[in-house]
Order: sequence, then structure tokens, then C-alpha cells
Amino acid sequence: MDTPERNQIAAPISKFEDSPVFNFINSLSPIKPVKSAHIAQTFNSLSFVSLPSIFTSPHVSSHKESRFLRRHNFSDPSKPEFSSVNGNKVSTNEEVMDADQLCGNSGKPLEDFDPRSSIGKASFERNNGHSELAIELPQTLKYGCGSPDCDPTPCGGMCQIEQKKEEAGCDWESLISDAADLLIFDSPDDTRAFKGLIQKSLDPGTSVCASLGSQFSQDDVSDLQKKQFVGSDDSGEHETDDPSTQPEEASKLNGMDQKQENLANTSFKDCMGSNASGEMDNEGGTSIPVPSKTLSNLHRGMRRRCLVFEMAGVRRKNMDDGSNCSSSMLSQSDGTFVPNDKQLVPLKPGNDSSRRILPGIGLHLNALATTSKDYNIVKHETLTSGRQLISVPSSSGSYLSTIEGQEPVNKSLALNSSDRETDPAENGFQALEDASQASAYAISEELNQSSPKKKRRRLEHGGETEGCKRCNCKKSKCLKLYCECFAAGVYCVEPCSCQECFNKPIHEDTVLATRKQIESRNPLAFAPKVIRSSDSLPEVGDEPSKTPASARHKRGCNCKKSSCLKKYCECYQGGVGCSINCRCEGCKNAFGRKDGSALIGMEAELEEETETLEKSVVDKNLQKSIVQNDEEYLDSALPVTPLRTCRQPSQLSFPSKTKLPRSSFLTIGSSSGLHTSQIFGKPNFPQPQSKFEKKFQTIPEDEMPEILRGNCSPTSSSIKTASPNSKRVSPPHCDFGSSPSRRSGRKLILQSIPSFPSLTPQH
DNA sequence: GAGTTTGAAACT
DNA sequence: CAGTTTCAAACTC
Repeated sequence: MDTPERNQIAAPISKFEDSPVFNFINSLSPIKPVKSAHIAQTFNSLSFVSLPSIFTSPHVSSHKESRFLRRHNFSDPSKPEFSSVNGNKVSTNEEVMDADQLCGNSGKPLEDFDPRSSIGKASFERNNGHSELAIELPQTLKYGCGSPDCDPTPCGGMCQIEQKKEEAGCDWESLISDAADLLIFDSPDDTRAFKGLIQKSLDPGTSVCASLGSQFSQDDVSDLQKKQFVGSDDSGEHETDDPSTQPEEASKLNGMDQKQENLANTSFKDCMGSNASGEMDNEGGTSIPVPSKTLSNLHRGMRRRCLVFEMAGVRRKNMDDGSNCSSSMLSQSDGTFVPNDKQLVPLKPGNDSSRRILPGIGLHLNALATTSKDYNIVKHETLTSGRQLISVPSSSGSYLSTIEGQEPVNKSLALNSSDRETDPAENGFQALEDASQASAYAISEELNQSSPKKKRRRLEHGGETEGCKRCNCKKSKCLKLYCECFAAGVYCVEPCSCQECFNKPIHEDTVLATRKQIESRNPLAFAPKVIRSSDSLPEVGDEPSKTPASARHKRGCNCKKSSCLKKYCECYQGGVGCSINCRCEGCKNAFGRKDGSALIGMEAELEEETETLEKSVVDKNLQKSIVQNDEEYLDSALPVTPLRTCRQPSQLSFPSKTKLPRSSFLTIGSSSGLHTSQIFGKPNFPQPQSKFEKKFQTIPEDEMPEILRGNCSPTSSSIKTASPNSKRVSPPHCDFGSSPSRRSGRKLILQSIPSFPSLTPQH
């Protein structure tokens, strides 16, 4: 803790200037102009806040606003924190001093602002009152950068992050691993500080806790954003190695502002996604978000982040549990924080069952389709660690989080902690993969983590491997939509044979920045390609299809030679029929021709016909898949049971592209279809799965976008979006998990989610 | 496993 | 927005 990190810390201090907070402060204060480009970024981020997110979810806007507020507060809070820290630690003192100096200029102006002065005092008081806070703060200062929490302590956090990157570059993760505990602490501290600042006026007691919960989530998000931003910049330096990244970075510089928002949203989603929704629902009551965060943070570094979040979540829970959040929380947190993971773990156990369910959150819609594993909510670990979902948790995820949020988080924490402890960062991916596999198999979480064999299982199962997407990118560096993994919102894993891959946690910043770019270009770039044509049904939860399943490719295909009878055709690959949107020539899509065979109306007859056609057309795979489909079918039909059931079936089911799509879609209808798809999607089928998965995923995604567009709130959306979400949320983990994990979840969720969390916390 | 085909993604 | 190029998956042998 003390040794290496402190050194690093010193460096970060210098960076305070760079920190967005500092910049912001500078901007506020006439005293000194901002320095570096970083500042611009920070401003951009801030400005972005005002900018509407792609999805333009109300949440986002709210969230952004919250950011501002927080940041303002942060400047002050950071000071008080630092002061407290100083008392505790000398090394931190320096940083604090720097921070104070750096922020000092801004700080004065800030103080001028009413809230700050009051806040700063309050923060001090709290610190005094709570020895815990003081203790934690120092840690946060030191390691805060590593954690996404940095935002709360803008100066320190940002600087630290940058330093880490600069010094260690990618190694920062390792550093983080070592300091994971510290990082974790940081986040909570920051949040606390913020809370204290914000809520000082309020009561330091429970109110603080509640606010902390909400704020924490926000803070995390902001931190993530900062990290991303900073990281993007830094990463740019470090990652300059990547030619692809460079252009991206350049674009970032230009579009960072907007992208930042997106990223923020995404990060937010990642971190908060589920939590946000959950928090929204709970309003700071319990901080469930952690799971979603963990999911998003699959990567090693991310894990730590997750841990932090988790920690926060745990704290929140504790808070919730004990009305006296502040005191109890602090004490607990302190005790727990050092050992973070371990302590957290214990918390998890109680909630494990529910928690596990949550996991699906982080996955992008695409990811969902691809990664059945991830989808498996059963294990948070798998989700979080397993495949690292780059982006955010889907809306459904948020729902899940709301429902299960806390527990899952804890679990993930526990798992993560265990993994971490046992497995160094190095093993992170493997562990993740393993976990994912295990989840896919519905293996017990514990088993999965422990056994490295799981990976192999996946591979063996084949279908599962697909669940985890693999890519073979050679020139795209896995930072373009060419890369299936990237497109699915997941990091590349060992099974991938990609070259010069940047789609890894280490390059998180680059990945996020690239994603932003792509999303800035096409907000729906990461949304599921296949969408339900019929809005009518949201997938009412578990219930089988109410509406005929009409799924369509959003943009439609442009096939000319494949007659839409091969996977070259996205429609066919997605298991959906071609639609008017398609520009294909000689369409013979077994799932529905562009002409008229609308899948919707088709139903059984069409299905049968299509099935026959497909059988004829379809490959051996189809036949196999069919068998599986039947099984899946049953499973899906049966319960809406959550992920677990889904997973198992899903594994089996995937293959049945041909049948499922038709039958499932038509018969099962949208509702079941989604579930089945979700279930299927990740599970395993390589080819068929991909299609079905996509379909399912896409469908939900579509819903999601709609939600975003129409109703930002996850639940709010009228029929389709809302219903599916709601369904997902409450009962069917599968849906949620799948949906969230699915692409749709991602995009939609990302945008929507962030806003939500922010909304509650803002208060 | 290597080579070809294909169509989306990216670029201009 | 259209045309071209790039890319990696899907497919074939």
C-alpha cells in the first residue's frame, strides 16, 4: 500500500492541474486559466453534460447535471478530505498540498460559491467525526486514480490516474491490483467526501449514507468518465503504439467532448447501469449498482474498479442495513476496506442468490448474443470477470440491479476478490473466461472460479465458445466493428486469434474512446442489429409470445450473391427475415423474404414452411440446432426462470436457428422469443446461436432503443420497452441478463441507465 | 489450413 | 449520399 503507490501519488499530484476538476475550477475562477489540453477535455466533458446523449435519455441529462454539481462540490470536498488525510499520512499530505495548491486557486472561487464553503467545513467535520473517513481518504488520494472513483477527488483522482498510466502505462492495472484495496477505499471515500460536502447540510448520518449511495454511484460514473477521458488522453500517449488508436485518439481529441459524454454514459452504464436503475428505484436506499459496474469492469483493472464499486455497494448495503450508515458504514468500510475483497465477500453470501441473477447487466446487446456466458447472470463473476463487457449494462441490467443489485454486486465482489486474491491480475481474463464458462454451464460460481478447466469446457462445448465471441482480426486491432468481440461490447479473450488486439482491459481507455467515436458516428452502432419489427410486444417477461415475433434487421441487408441464404446475410445470420429495409437481391431468406413473407403474419405455417426450407437450405448445423432448439424451446417456454434456467437451456438451444427463429419467434412470439433468444443467445451455438442470439438480442435491443428514444426510464417506456424491461427486471433473470448483456441492453441501457442513477443521486 | 467469396464497415 | 476500399467472417476446397 504505502510503498509503491505513494511514490506514484506524488506524481499524480502534479497532475491535479490536469484533472478535470481542476480545470473546471480554473474555468470558474478568474485567477488562473487552465493549463493543459486535459483541461479542455474536462471542460468538454462538462460541456457534454449539457449535450444530449445519443439516446437522449432524460437520465443522461440529469446525470450530467449531477456531474457538474459534484465536481463543483468535489473541489471543495477534496480539500477537506486532503486535510483530513494530511493528518493521517505525510505522503498524502504532499499530494494534498499539491491538490490544495492546484485547487487552491479554484478553491477560493469555489468557496465563494456558497455550497463549497459550507461543504468544505462539513467535510472536515465529518472527517473529524469519523476517523474512518480520514483514514480512508488518504488511501483514496494515493490510489484513487486507479479507481474510477477518482472523480470525487477530481484533482487527486485524475492526477493519480494519469500518473499511473504514465508511469506504469498498462501496468497501472497491476498497480491497481496491488492497491486494489486502496482504490476501493478511495472510491468510497470520495463518495463520502462528496456526500459530506453535498449533504453536510443534510445529516451526516443516514442521510449521508443514502446520499453516498446515490452519489457514489454517480461519482463512480464520473470517475469512470474521468478515467476514460484521462485515460484516453494518456492512453493515447501510451497506446500510440497502436496506429489505429492514434487516429482514434485524434478523433477523440476532436470529438472527445461528445464522446466523453457517450463514454461517460457508457462508463456510467457500465458502472452504474444496473445500479443506476436500481438506485433510481431505491433512491440511494441500497446501492446495488455495483454488479453492473463489476460486469462492465470485467477486465482486471476493471475488476478493481468493480471492486471499488462493489465496495461502495457493500457499504451502501451496510448503510441500508443499519440506519446509522455513517458511523456503521465507516467502521465497517474501514474494517472491510483494507481486506476489501474478503470483507465484501462475506457480505455477498447473504445476497448471493439474488446477486447472481443480476450479472447480465454489463453486456452489450451484441455481447449478449455472442456471449451466452456473460449472459448467465448466475455468476456475477462470469459476467463481470468472464467476458468483460466493455460497455454498459443494459437497461435490463439496471433492472436486475435494482432487483438483485446489491447482492449480485457483493457476490461479484466476493468472487472478484477471491479471484484477485488467488489469481493475480494476469489470471483475470482466464478466470473471467472460466467463470463465464462455468456460468454458461450453470456451474456453481465457486467451482467456476476455482477451476481453470472451465475455459476448456467452453471450448469443448463449442457453442459456448461462441458465447464468448472470438475474433480473428488482423488489421482492425479489434477496435472496429469488424471485430465481433468489439462489436459485441466484449473484450477479446484468449480464444481470440486476433493480432495487435487493443480490445483488452489494458486498453480500456482506447476501447471506450473508440466506442465513443463509433457511436458518435452511429449511435446505434453497438445496438443490436436485429430488432423486433412489431413494437407491440415487449417481451412480457417470461410469458410466451404475445405478439408474433417479428424481428427485423435494423438497417436491412444488402446481399447480392448470397440470396440471403448464408450467414453473409446479417438478416439470415440473425435468424430474421428480410424486410423492406433490405436492399438485397434475389432474396430467399428462409426466415422471411423481403417481399412479403412477413415473419409476423407467417406464424406456424410460415414457420413450418421456413423450417422445411431452412432444413433443406440450412446446414447440418441447423439440424443439430433444431434438436437443441427443441430443448431450449421447452426451457424457454417453461419458466421464465432467470438466467440460470436460461443458461442451461440456452447452451443447448442455440443451435436451432432455423426452428427457433421461426417457431420460437412466431409461436413463442416476441416475449418468449426474447427470453429464448437471450437464453439461447449466449449459450452456445456458434452459428445458429449467433443468429438466434442476435435475433434475440437484437430484439431486446430494439426495444431498448425505443425506450431510450421514447422513454428513457427503463420502466417508463410504454408498452414494448417498458414491458420487456419490466419483465426482465422482475422475474426473469434470463431476460434481464440476456437483454442487458445483449446489445440492446448496452446501448439503451447505457444511455438510459446513466441518467437514472444520476437523477436519484443528484438529489 | 489455405484460399476465395461475401457483404458490412469504414473511408473518401 | 454514393462510390470505393478495407476488413474479417463465412464459406469452399
